Amino acid sequence: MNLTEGREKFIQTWGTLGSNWGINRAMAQIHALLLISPNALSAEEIMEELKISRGNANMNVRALMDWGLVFKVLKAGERREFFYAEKDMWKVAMQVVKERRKRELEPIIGTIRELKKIKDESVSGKQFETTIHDLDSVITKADKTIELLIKADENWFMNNFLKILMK
Amino acid sequence: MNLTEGREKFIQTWGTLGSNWGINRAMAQIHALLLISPNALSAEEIMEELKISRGNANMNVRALMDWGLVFKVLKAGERREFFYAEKDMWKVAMQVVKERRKRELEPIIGTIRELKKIKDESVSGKQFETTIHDLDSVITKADKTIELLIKADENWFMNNFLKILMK
DNA sequence: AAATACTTTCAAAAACTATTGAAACTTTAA
DNA sequence: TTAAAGTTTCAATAGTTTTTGAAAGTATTT
Repeated sequence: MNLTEGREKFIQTWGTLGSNWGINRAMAQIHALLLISPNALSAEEIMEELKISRGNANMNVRALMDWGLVFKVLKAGERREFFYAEKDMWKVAMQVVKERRKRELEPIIGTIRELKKIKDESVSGKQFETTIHDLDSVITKADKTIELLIKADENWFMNNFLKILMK
Repeated sequence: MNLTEGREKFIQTWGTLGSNWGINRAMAQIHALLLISPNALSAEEIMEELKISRGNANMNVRALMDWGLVFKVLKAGERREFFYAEKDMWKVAMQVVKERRKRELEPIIGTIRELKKIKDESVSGKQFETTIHDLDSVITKADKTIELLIKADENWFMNNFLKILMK
């Protein structure tokens, strides 16, 4: 496999992986392309390389910026905008974890807190209570673990501690 | 909010959450329904409760069984099959983590190993090499962490250790 | 062995999601 | 101020995924 084929394969694989995680193909592919591009690319270049329309490119580049994974770069003497992906993979992973936490964990924690208030003495009510209670405890634990992970990122000791743990 | 509304809301929320994670709505809703049902339900009851067709119910119940989240239950003197969800939320979370690891992490680790072999001295080639190398290191770390988590589940000491860490 | 009760399959339809491309908008340079 | 260069939006279209429902299949009972 040569470089061109490898790049192609990487873009395809990242795109497929994305769709398993509720991220659309174009968005994941643009991300992949920017990850392996040594320099920032213009909208035009992205469109060309991935064979997608201007609107599609624009929309998904903006989504990637919302996720904090891609940044606008302005080049001196150039009118158009260029896009550059965060290349530090640990940061990328952290950013994704943080965003998904905010977008998904937080709302569900809210809903569960509401559902916890329901009291009902029937068998069905008892099972509901148990399920919601257990779910709350698992989700709260997951949330705390993510917090720990985010803190580790900002804290030298924790970081090293986790590195040893994961070796 | 009364029990009926609460059950409804839980099923809806779980369904929505599922679609953000590449799991179809019906599958997630059936799972939610079974989680809060004190006893095993028949295909008929699932169809009725969620207002879905027989085919749809059947297909997704089977998918849930593939994921190891739902089991068939046979009742004495009953011809039809009943379905019961694993209720231990820690086990549910573990099962999902294990399955996604198998279905997604493992294939991507394979692809990355292949892409690592590509050597190319151009700037583009250098960036490709760096990105793939870093990605490999992050994914390998994530994989090891998941392994640790799965082991913790099977090992008293690790389990308690992690519990303390997550407190 | 035929009727009954239930499960599974699968092609077609419906629902949903992503993509296009042209028009509107914004910024810059002459 | 106007033309040129570039960006954004959005309604229409294309593409994908899910759902339906009827038909085929399987097991159980009489």
